Amino acid sequence: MEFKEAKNKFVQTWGALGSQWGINKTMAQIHALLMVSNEPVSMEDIMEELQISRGNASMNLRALMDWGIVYKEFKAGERKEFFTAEKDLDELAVKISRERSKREIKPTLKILKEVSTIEAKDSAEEKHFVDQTTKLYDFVLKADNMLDKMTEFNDNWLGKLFIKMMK
Amino acid sequence: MEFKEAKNKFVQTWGALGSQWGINKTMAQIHALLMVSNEPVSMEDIMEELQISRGNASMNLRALMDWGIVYKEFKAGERKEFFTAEKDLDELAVKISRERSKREIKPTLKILKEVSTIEAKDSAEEKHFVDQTTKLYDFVLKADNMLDKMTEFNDNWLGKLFIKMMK
DNA sequence: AATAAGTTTCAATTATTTTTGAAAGTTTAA
DNA sequence: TTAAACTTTCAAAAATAATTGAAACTTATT
Repeated sequence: MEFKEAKNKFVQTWGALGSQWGINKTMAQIHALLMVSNEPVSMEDIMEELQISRGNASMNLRALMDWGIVYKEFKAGERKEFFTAEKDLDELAVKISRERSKREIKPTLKILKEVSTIEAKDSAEEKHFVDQTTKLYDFVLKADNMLDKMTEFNDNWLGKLFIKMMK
Repeated sequence: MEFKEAKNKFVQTWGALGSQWGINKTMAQIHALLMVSNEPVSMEDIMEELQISRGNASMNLRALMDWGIVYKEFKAGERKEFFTAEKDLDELAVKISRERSKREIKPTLKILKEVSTIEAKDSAEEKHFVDQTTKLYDFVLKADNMLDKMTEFNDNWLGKLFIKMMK
């Protein structure tokens, strides 16, 4: 396989994976493209490589920057903006974890708390509901805390965790 | 908040969360409904509670069974089928992890292996590509193995992991 | 073996999400 | 202050994904 083909395959694969995880294809593709570029890339180049419109590129770059995993760069003497991706994988994973926790897990916990604390009356049905949602709340809370702890190791957290696990 | 309202809120929330994770809304809602039901539920009842068609219910129940997190049950003397969800959260998490690993992570690893092993020539661009995709391969492989190890504790793996982490 | 009870399938429809492209907005430089 | 270079916004269009519903299929009962 030659370089261009490999790069394309990687970008396509990352895009498809994104879709399966609720991230839009273009956003994942732009991220993939920036990850494997050794130099900052302009919007023009992104549009060209992925064959997408200016609006699409602009919106998805904005979203990636909101996630904190893509940065704007300025080149001396150049008017236009360039973009780079977070390339450190530990850091990338930490940022994605934090964002998803903030955006999805925390609000879900809030709802779980609410629904699990209703007055359960005496029917088996209601008791089971309260019991199950309470368990779910505890589980999700514990998982969320764990993720936090894991990524707090910061540098090479995955490796460090692996060692802890083996002991 | 009263029971019916709480139940509905839970089902809606779970459905919305599903969408954000690439799982279709109805599938997540059916799962939510079954999780908090203390008795097996018939297809009729699911259709009625979620206001969905028979075809939709059938297809999504099939998908949930393929994931191994919903089971068919038969009641003595009843012709129709009933459904229950895996209610043990450790077990549920293990099954979801295993399925996603099999369906998404493993195929991704295969592609990462392919693209990271191209002949890198001498350009900085190509070298960076190989370097970055190799790192990605290693990272994803390690994360996948870790998930496997974690869920191998099986019973109360999250709790056990928590204790290990604290040491 | 005919009928009834129940389930699955899938082409067509509907709903949702993504993408486009051009107008409006912003910034830099002359 | 004007014009050029570039970016953002958003309504409309296109693409994708989910849903319906009725026919086909399966299984149990008489």
